[in-house]
Amino acid sequence: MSEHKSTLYNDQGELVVPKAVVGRLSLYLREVQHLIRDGKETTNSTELGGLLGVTDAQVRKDLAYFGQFGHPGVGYRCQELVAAIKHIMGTDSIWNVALIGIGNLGRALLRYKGFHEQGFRIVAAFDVDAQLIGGKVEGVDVFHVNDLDLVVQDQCIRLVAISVPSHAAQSVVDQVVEVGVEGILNFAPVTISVPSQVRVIGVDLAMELEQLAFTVVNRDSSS
Amino acid sequence: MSEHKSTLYNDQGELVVPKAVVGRLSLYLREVQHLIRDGKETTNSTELGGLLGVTDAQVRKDLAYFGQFGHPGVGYRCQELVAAIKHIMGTDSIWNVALIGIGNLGRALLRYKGFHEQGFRIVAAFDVDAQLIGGKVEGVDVFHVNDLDLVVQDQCIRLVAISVPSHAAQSVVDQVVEVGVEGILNFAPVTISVPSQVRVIGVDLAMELEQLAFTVVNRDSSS
DNA sequence: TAGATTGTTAATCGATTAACAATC
DNA sequence: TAGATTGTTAATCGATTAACAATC
Repeated sequence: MSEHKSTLYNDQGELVVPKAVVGRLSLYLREVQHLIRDGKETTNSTELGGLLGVTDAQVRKDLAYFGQFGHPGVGYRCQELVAAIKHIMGTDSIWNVALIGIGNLGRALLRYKGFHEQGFRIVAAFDVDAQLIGGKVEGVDVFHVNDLDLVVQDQCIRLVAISVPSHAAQSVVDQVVEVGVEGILNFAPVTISVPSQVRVIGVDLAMELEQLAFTVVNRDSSS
Repeated sequence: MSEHKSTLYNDQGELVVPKAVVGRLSLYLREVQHLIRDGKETTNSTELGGLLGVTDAQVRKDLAYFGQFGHPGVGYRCQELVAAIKHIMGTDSIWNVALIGIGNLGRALLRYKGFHEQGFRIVAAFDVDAQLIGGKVEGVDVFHVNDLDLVVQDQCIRLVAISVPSHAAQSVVDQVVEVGVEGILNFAPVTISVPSQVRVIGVDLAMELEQLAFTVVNRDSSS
């Protein structure tokens, strides 16, 4: 697998895969998993592209950044391709995830089945509410945020999802960074700052609706 | 305001604003709203860019697609800029939104305060569970999906959020399209197909974690 | 083999950045 | 006025597409 990595990095050791490619990789994975459920053995760039609204050339190019997974004249074997993409994404083994902030959204995330299906397991939850700490929510142990250190080490937690009120987000982020967490999925609708070695993806639900409103208001005048 | 639109469209009446610009516009809006809460009267492209990790040139260029909102030598007046971006996004007036699928995630969305703050109001909820229909959840009336037609017309609903199980998503989407809904925020982790005049934004929570895993696994070797 | 489809190159297209005259 | 900052142009950079030899 290390021979693939060489194609991902330039001389300075920087990732040379366009950011958008990684987003599409997840879409390919999801789509091929559905094809498998539908009983398909193989697929190809034209089919996949058609399903997702991208060109066949783009599908091939995206995948080719990471290695040679296709079979000329045949296409891509679904099982093989799923395994390859999971390996690329790092989801060929399970990730332990912590949830911080057991409010409205946090509870929904704890119950959400989709995480486990893609290789993520929420193994601990954190809050500052004394009523919750020491108990379980949705079968998951609840700890005080101040105990992050212990639990993160103990459970090998590298990723956290943060669903605390906006005003608390940055200080929680600081604590999380402090204990060595490597990636943060931030549901608080604020920009957070982290040291450069920590990765952040923000999900702002209201912003998604806003983007939708824009596309609806600004549709092509032709349509 | 119609004089602005002319700059957004080319000869064929197609939108000529790069897609990525619209995403950043929402970020600018959120950031400037925070600056206002912090008591700031004006900002500028360097400050905004610094907060969001983009160049000052990009901030100016992004905004300039839609008109002239800045004041040379001064910067951007926060209140003015917020009003301008809201107008561009179409969120200077309130949107009525319907939620379809009152499960785990749906309930969280009904309770979510962030929507209202950005001008979205969930005015109706839909499900197929007879136990729920006719009642209220989180203060919102629950209807059967088959009554979409009436409610959508009655409440002037142009956008819907869909949080039904994956296997039900496409058929719900078909119903929603049938009654003339213009935009769909899809939380089901499947690709859905709609006629070209309908807009879709998909939010797949597991996919977000997957993207995060990738960025963590493939950090620059230099860092 | 003939047909299908990949991986990859070169050409095209689009988005970002740097620089600066115009403006307050 | 001098200083600051915009809006916009031209240059750079990066991503997508088309085409096709290589492969099964």
